[in-house]
Amino acid sequence: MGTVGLIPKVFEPKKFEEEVLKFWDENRIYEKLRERLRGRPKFYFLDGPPYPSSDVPHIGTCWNKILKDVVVRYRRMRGYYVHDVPGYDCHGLPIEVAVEKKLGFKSKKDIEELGVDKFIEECRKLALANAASMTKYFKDLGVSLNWDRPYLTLTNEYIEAAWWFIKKAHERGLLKRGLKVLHWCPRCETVLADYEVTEYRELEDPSIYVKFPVKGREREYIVIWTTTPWTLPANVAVMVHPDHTYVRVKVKKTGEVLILAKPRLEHVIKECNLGEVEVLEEFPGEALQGLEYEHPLADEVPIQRQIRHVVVTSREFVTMEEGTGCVHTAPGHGEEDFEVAKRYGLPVLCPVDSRGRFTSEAGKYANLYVREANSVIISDLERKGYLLHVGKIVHRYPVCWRCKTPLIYRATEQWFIEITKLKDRFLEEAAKVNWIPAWAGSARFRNWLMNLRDWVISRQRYWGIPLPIWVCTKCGHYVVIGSREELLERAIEKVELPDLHKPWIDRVVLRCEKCGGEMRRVPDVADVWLDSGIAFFASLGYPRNSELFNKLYPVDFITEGHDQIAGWFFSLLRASVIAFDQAPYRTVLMHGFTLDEQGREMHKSLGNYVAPNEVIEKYCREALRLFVLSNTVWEDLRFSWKKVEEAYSDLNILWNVYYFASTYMNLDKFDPEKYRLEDYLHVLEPEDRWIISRVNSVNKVVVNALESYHIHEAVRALRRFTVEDLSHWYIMLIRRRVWIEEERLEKLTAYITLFYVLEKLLRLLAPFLPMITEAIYQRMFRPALKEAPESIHYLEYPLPDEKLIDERCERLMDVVKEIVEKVSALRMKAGVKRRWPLRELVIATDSQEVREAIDMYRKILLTQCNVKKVEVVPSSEVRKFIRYVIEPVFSKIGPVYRGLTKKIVEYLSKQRPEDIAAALLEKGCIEFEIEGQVVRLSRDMINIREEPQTDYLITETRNFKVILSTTLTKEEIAEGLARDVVRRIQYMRKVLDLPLDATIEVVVYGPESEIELIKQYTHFIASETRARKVKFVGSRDEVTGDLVTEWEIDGSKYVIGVKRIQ
RNA sequence: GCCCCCGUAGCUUAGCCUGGUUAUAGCGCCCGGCUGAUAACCGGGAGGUCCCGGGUUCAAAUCCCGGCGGGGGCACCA
Repeated sequence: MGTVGLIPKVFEPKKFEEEVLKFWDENRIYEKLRERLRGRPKFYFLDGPPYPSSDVPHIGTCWNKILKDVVVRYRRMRGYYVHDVPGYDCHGLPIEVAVEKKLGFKSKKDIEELGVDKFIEECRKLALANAASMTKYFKDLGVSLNWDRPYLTLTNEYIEAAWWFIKKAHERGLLKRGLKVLHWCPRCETVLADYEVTEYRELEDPSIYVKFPVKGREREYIVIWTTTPWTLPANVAVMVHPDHTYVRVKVKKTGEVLILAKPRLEHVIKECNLGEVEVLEEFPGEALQGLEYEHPLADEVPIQRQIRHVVVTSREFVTMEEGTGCVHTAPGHGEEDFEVAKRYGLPVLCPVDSRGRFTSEAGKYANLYVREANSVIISDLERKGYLLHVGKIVHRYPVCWRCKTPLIYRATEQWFIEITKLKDRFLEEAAKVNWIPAWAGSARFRNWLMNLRDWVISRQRYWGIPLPIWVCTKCGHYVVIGSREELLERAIEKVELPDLHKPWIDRVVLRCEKCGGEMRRVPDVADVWLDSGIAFFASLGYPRNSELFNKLYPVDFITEGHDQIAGWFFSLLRASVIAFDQAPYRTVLMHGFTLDEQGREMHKSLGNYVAPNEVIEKYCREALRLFVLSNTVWEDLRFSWKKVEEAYSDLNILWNVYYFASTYMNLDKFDPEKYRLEDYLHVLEPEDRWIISRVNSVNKVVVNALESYHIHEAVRALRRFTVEDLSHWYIMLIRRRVWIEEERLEKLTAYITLFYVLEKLLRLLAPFLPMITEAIYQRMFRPALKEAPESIHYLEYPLPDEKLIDERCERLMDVVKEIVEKVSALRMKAGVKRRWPLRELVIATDSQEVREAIDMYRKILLTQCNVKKVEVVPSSEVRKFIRYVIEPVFSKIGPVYRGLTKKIVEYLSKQRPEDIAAALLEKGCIEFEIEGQVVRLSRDMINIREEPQTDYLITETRNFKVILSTTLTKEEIAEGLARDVVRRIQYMRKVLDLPLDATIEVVVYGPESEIELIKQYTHFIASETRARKVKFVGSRDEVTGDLVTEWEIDGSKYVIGVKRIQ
């Protein structure tokens, strides 16, 4: 036979949490749960792998993992076999940069000197160490994922999955090689895809106007504007707008003729200080097409001498917003320029190497770093007379997201996948996904997909998945390898290949099937977004093992921050459509960002960073969980110490609720298995039926919220229920019932009800607060239940019992609460404290519902309002408790009756106000005679006020009026005093720290007349305080006991002694 | 420039989809009360241009349009 266990009085969450974490670990609770659920319906959760570039997770990542934890815990309790492998995104530039920093490296050359193999090992070591450290943090927060075997993007198996994927893209004809003009980081010496260009800095650059001499004309020039003088050596053309008007103008000062757009003329005159000009000719830009000019740096830059420079036209790329309307075009250094070059068959020059230095092609400027060459080029232009003007401009300029080096555009050969061809499929598949919130999919994601670009997958780096492409050194033919076996089969020399990373992989040489030449791997690694994008199959070991994948695909649920719209959400879809022609996930929950108290992003560099440890240290793990989970999921989370504290305080209340129940149930050896709720339903008190209904209603709300992933709604409903319904109201109502000493039905039903509610609530809370609920479960519930499993997390998630939901009963309780509130307010106004009973409470109402509420909960009203009687009357009867007060309005009467006014007021004061009021209200005026003169007072001359009758107070709400009798006779005073004495004795028991069931002897001294009143309540005092004897004495010296305390009650001195009886 | 989210009391926030009585609650402040689970709680008070302006409607915090402010995303930056 079990009884309810006792839980500790003091709330020490950190201690309990640590205890529970240890318990889970030692008893393999998580692992056994997986076993219990094997064979159940699948739920494929996929973890968005964080980047292990630090050993401590950001607090936002903690929120992310806690959200995931709630979902997987809920699903398990609902009986799903949850695939719950976490992951880490191990490759890529951030790790490389961190290692470079650690080793003090400045460029790729340093890496080559150290040896790529050593560098790779450093990267691997760092990624694994950080991943292991982050795992510790996540586990410590109670996040229940399969931490023993996270998926890591750096394993051979994972790399092979990527190879298979790239080969798949190749087979679908989507893999391409070609010259692309893309952002390039001269420090990292690699291409950056457009979605990697996210950081901009305010930089100062030259802003120059340059004169390009028109071929065959004397002193006639096309004027261009640029902020990147270093791109001039690669200039091949000038773009103009065909439809806008252009002009030839003569500068009076110099006699030179300039060509530029008319709408820009005024601006250029001002900016370049041209002085007076004469417009020689106006014509459409079209007319300039084909006009040839000479490159101003032809002498300095040898490649420029072999090129014919012409004016071309473009509608899209020429604007009249800035510059001169004549756009300097360098196809090797600009995407648009490249576009135009393709259209016109212009040559693409790129005399800049991977480190951002000019090559020998740039002649004079060879070896100069591009940004340093600016000034040299400017002075050359000036010297040669081609510089019209030089100024400065501060503008936003893109920098490398890792190392903050200003980026440049460079034309290079890259590998890319033509995903623009799949745009329609992306849109179709994305529309099938359940997005939460809906606008994340219909607006944000869709919008992103509408602006698709092709996917450049090659990166000129080291720490990444090597592209599985081998190119023939002789004929240029290439093959894409899909697996390690395939590779080794085709290798010329059989090599050992324990690891598929660079540099080892580069040593594998293949034979060209076309020409018999040697094929070498392209030196590139894959864009790191490819890694995480294929996680939905690669983390399952596919394609090497297809069993898991066939069982689980597609992913049922993922959740990440809104930055992942363009990131992981997209890269998963991209990979899945390429490889399987369908969306990889069914439900996507987009959550917010974690910001600081002011709403700024949290960064270590900003100094506003709050480490998860700090929060746990100051409060506890579950307070952090409760805090983050209460935030509207898709809105940004402002970190707030105050809110963490509030969460902590709610946890404290939760603990106290369970402590309260456990104390009394344990004391009475309550065995919940002996009683079935159904058998007692008919004898429950109304408040019992109410709280049972409430817990089931909340259950319904919580399950609905969780099914639609509105996690915060579930959490808020549970917090409200625990604090307001359970702690503040229900427990307060039943306190007296559980304090009863003997075995009585009303105590038993309170226990049965409370146990039912608490057991259900505990399971409802388990996914959100896995540690506290476990701690309570182990101590309080497990000893009570025979079939209790080893952990609360093995129990099923509760579903609402519709039969027990009684909405009417809940609604009516709200009315009762409202009445109690109003009565408290009236008591306050009357200055009568709650302990003093009042004779009568009258509710005047015509509402059937209010009537029913009072009938149903009369007992509660009697005790909570502490009145002897509650009566309901029709609202019209409120009159009985009202009297009218009339006030003459001097400002109205005075001007009419002047000297008579005083007499009129005197007359009025002698009448019954009721009569005056009635007449006024009925007829609109009253007439009477004073000193022979007829006085006629209209409605506006007299104010009518309603006031409660003496000894009554009245207040009203929408549906009813509350009338409270405030009469205090000796009887009421006696009872009030007795209660005051009881309260003091209870307090003294507490101070003495007596056990709940200890009995005592009481001695009371007080003013004679009061004591005489109190004496009739001796029995009451005794039973309320578990006193075997209550003695009243005539002098304070006679008061004895283990504790003797002097009290002041209602202005008089009392001395009370309490003695424990053994 | 385009797109998305947010804007309600000193602070934090519910309600907005689906218009309707006196706009929600917490924190903080002041006054009072209750208490043998409670470092808890209850009542009262002070505190509001529901960002602004139009429109629709009998009725707008809520729906529509246009602004403003904050955050984010995308594009561009010759």
